[in-house]
Amino acid sequence: MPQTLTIATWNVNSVRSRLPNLLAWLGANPVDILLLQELKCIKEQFPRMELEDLGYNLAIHGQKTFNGVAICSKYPLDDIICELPGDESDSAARYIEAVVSLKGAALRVASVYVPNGQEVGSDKFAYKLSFLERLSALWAQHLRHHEIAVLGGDFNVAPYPVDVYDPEKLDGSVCYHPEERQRLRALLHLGMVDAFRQLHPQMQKFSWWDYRGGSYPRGHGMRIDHLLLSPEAADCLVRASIDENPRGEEKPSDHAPVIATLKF
DNA sequence: ATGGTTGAACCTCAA
Repeated sequence: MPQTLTIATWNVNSVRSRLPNLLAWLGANPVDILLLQELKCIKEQFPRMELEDLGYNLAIHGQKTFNGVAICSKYPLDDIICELPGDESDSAARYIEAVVSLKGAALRVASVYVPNGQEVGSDKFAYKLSFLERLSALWAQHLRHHEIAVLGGDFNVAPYPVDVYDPEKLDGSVCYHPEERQRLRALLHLGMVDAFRQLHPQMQKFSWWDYRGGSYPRGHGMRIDHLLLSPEAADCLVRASIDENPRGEEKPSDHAPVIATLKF
């Protein structure tokens, strides 16, 4: 079993379009496990060789044009699951889960891309709420096994007022509506720990800024990407951060990577 | 600010 393990989540907004940014970031941040969202390509189009050359094992759930999630791990991946139970009609590639085999131990990890919801009150917003409920139902089951487990990804929900640039103006809008925040809190009430907030109770840091309206230079962001830890994983948490540097570089994703380090 | 930008694929949608 390794002494420490670093895990990151990043919505890259097209893995093929973002490959130079991704490889540059991994060069400077050689994390053990990377959870990706919004691949926007099928499995066959994923830049497999480039990531394998960096020592990553891959579990990919791709989809043409939209969605797509992956787990990249320097340790072997087993028991890969691509479906989020609870809605047989939902074929969007928004969830992947695997067991990472550490030497003498195991870690369950999942990469999730929660639907954006588009507009409060729309069908897509209802789908978002039900997706969050399905996520809670599955992880309520997982937590019964008392494993070291990490659920990371783009949740498209900012949990607290400090997590948005203007909580009064944004209250009730998509990604910061009370109904969504309640469903994200339901995951926390199961016992899952928000890694960043656990170690930085007051700090305002964002993980997403809209491409439109100069949001990044204006500081108009939200913290909607999260690493949620099982209690057993939270007991090992020693470091958590959001690296907003990639958001300021050429042809960026609209999201920044979120990182946590576990020490065993 | 009922705008604005980006990616993929198509002449528009999802975010």
